[in-house]
Amino acid sequence: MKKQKATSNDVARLAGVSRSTVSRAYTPDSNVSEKTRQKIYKCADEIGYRPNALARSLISQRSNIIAVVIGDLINPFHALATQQIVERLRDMKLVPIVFQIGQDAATKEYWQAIEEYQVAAILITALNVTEDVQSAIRGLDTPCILFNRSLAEVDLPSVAPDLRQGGHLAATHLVKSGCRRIAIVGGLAGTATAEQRMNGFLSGLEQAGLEPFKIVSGNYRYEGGAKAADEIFSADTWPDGILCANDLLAFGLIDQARKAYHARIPEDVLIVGFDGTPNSAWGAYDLTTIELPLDSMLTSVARMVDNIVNDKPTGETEEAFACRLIPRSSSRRSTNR
Amino acid sequence: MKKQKATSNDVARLAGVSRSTVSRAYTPDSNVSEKTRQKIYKCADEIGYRPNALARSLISQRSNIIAVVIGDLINPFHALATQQIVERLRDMKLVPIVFQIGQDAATKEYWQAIEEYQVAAILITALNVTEDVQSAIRGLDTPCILFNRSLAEVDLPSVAPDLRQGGHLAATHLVKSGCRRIAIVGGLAGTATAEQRMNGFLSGLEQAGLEPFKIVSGNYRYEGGAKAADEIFSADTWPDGILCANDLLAFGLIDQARKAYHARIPEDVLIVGFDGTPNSAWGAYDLTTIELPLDSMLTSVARMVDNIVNDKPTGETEEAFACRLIPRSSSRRSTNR
DNA sequence: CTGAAAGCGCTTACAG
DNA sequence: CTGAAAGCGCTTACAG
Repeated sequence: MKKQKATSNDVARLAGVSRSTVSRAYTPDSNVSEKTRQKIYKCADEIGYRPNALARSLISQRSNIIAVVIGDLINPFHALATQQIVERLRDMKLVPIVFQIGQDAATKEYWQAIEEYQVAAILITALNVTEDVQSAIRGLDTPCILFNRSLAEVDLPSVAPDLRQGGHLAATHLVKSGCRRIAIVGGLAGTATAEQRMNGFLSGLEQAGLEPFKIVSGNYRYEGGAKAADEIFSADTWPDGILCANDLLAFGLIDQARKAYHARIPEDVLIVGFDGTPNSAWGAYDLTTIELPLDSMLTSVARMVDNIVNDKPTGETEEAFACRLIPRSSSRRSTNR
Repeated sequence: MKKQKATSNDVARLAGVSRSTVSRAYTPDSNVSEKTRQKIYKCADEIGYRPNALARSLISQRSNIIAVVIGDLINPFHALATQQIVERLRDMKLVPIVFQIGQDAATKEYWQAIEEYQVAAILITALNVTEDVQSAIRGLDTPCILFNRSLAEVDLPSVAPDLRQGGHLAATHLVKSGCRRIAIVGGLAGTATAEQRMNGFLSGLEQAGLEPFKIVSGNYRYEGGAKAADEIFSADTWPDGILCANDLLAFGLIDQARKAYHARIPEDVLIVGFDGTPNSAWGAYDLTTIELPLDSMLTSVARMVDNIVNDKPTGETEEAFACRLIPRSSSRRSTNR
């Protein structure tokens, strides 16, 4: 049923050349006459030959497989980033093999299983890179790169947004818009990204001489935002501005605030999200948000991966790119206020 | 810098056994005494040995790599499905290597490049499997499975929702809710899934003796829904119900209808989406939707893949699972109507 | 239960 | 520009 796959031997025989020459025909910049190369391609096509990437990796001791460790794709920013990473890798003739992060990511076995595939590098885009995960990563043979998160503590190459700056930007924006009672909905407890966003928020408020009106813990998910709304709007006094650690939280918060408390946005309260997801532009929210510099980060990580794959010096091991505020109506001070 | 990876030879030497025995220690159900197996594991751990999956595949002529061809992860259903597929594969000790579908998917080269990785199967979850893509797939050495789409024309194994039934369900629901002027926002032109959804809508209306009030073309994206709203609500007469080919279209339509035309949902018009995305439950929309049977589909595709990987007979080559209506407030007939 | 030998499909010095 | 030879790290009959 399943036909036997053609090998380079078959092509060689058919083309009347050696296996070596067939191999060269498929290796860029190698010494083959254009004439034989074309002849080989033609023969190959005839019998449906394609080089075996596995055998090639094995003998040449270099792999064009990159492991991508992803987190929750429900988060639209992660979904978008993952898709773009796949595309960028493809542009570099690299191929992603993807793993979902989970409980077992704290074990050495999890990462060794990845290494079995001889990946050239491991790209981690998952959110929850906790302490124990980090120590599991340490001591791997394979170079790791952190995407969209920086672990200042670990000396892992990483490309990350300047979340502190982004948080500061968000807070300052609300202050400038006239808010004085600013509440904060935090991100997933225990993660570095949540901490950095929070630090940014706080520093922005502090600079304006403001204390946070209230701090509520979130978890980066829609439901967490809805819950946060309950905590915030069930109180006697409402804040006049709310900083959310990501867009998803803001969506949940807005929906619940409107539905259960008839809060008007922005008339009653201004809201700022974080991530710059495509969804933030949706009419129901029209959410002011802090846009993460996805393109810059992708370009940077592409360069890092390229360096690793081509044995070039790695260069700087950490970069942080500035975030940008996208002003929308969720934080537009209403004229009739 | 990069330390030389340990091989089975190194372990064999250290443990005082042959390479064959080391190999057996890592092969389930093979003949090794438990004692030597443990000794081997211990030695392996000492020098950080892990079997090379590539070499293993090469010699054993079987691969546990599965190619997953994805489409647009902006679509939350696709994002969710992709994530779940990755998890299911992992449960089966299989590993996904992912490719983005693109223009070049209509070329044989695109698919042959995938085959270079000796994948055991190709799982296609992308949306736009057009005619020319199909003919490029034909004649591949590797078994392909269509996920979430069925191409009745091609004899490719597929697991799909019964979209026609789902569409019928949606239409009938609106009819029962009292709608008589029902508009339809269609999916991406030229795709089988859009056609099936449309057929379902139409058959539901026809059964009630209704003609569609208006048919507008969409593209499965948020922006398409917003545009459709303009076409529909700028007219003198509004429909009293709208069937959207997917949730994303419904979101865009709802937002634009509310914002630009002050349409009230469900007071002025009932709306039904399609896909059962997590977002449909969001408070801003609370969208009645046709839920795709994701779990059943995943279980089915997992079995198909398992059959292929383990050379078991494939069984039926096409399954269609029933969709379910999730009633929500976007289609709740208002009492004060 | 274990080992020696052959071989998966390829690349890459080496020699011409 | 081309070929013969060695070898990447492993598995699997075969023989014991």
